[in-house]
Amino acid sequence: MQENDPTLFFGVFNEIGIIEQLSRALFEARLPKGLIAPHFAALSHLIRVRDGATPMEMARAFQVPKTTMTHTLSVLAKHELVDIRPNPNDRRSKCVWLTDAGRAMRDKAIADMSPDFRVLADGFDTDRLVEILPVLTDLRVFLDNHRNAEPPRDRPVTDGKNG
Amino acid sequence: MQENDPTLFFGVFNEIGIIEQLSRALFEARLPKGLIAPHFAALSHLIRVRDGATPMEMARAFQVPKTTMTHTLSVLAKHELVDIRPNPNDRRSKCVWLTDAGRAMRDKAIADMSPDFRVLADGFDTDRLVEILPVLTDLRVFLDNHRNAEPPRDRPVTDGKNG
DNA sequence: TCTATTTAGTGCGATTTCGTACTAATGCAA
DNA sequence: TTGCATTAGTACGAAATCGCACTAAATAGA
Repeated sequence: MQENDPTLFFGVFNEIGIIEQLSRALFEARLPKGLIAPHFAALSHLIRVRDGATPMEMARAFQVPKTTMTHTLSVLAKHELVDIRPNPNDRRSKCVWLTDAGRAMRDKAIADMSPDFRVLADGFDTDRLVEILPVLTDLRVFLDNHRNAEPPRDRPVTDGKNG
Repeated sequence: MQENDPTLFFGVFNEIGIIEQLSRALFEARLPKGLIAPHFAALSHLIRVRDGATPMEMARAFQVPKTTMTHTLSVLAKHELVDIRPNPNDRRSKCVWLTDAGRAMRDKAIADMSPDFRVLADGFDTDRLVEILPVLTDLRVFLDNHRNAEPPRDRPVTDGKNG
């Protein structure tokens, strides 16, 4: 078909946008006061991907401008949830390490979310999520690869990793 | 299974979060300077759902706090893309009407996006998007319905419509 | 009716996001 | 080695998001 009807694309991206807002609100309702989703995501990245990551690695992973990651990490450091130290391999750079408090905070947040996950697992056919996950991953990779067609401003070029 | 492994949920919501960021960046690259995705979404809602909608209807549709919608609409009004008038049926309320400029802006933005949609349609199996759309819709509705378990702050309770 | 509760919208301040511009360090190539 | 382009991070300001508190209008209930 030569048709270029944007309805499908608008529909998919619209649903994704609303799900993102709703799921973020759910996450944040379970986080301690003052901690929001990006903070949790950063802590989680250090555990799941690599403790001691550089700020740029994390900015790439989350597809946010590096200034945004600087701000997020400074908040975490202020709360002593991470420790930002010089990168011994590159004196321009830093390394971000979890503190014990940061690790405990992340573990507790996940524990506090389990009731929500239980509700979701009980009320929504989990197999359907299993089915769409590879499509979402491929779509994310596709968008990520084709993003570079437009010259990025401050947003870092990514390697496609995620946290 | 009694297992409550959050990996699947984290995976799905993580991909959705990144796709939201990437698609938003793509959208905004095609919008006129100073206009961002929420502005376009508001204009689009007026066309696709109901011109003359109230700000609260729109806040509900997009799942954002009403103060956020007030701000968004004030920007659109400042650029004379919408006209905000009193609601004849409710003197607390307002009605938001598209101007000719607003309609033209939205049409042009969609036209400017068609190359991106073409790239997506050519490089990604559209059938896979067709397959996941109903799952995304059901997931959005599920999250929307179960959101009310926690007492919302300023975020309006929704009727599930989207724009 | 009359009173209490709910609802729509705004004012305001705190925080987040992000673009631009800058410094410092690295890497590459002549 | 030297010089230039690239990269990591930060400073700064503009805009967006959002929670809280408030006013005014509508609605529900006694």
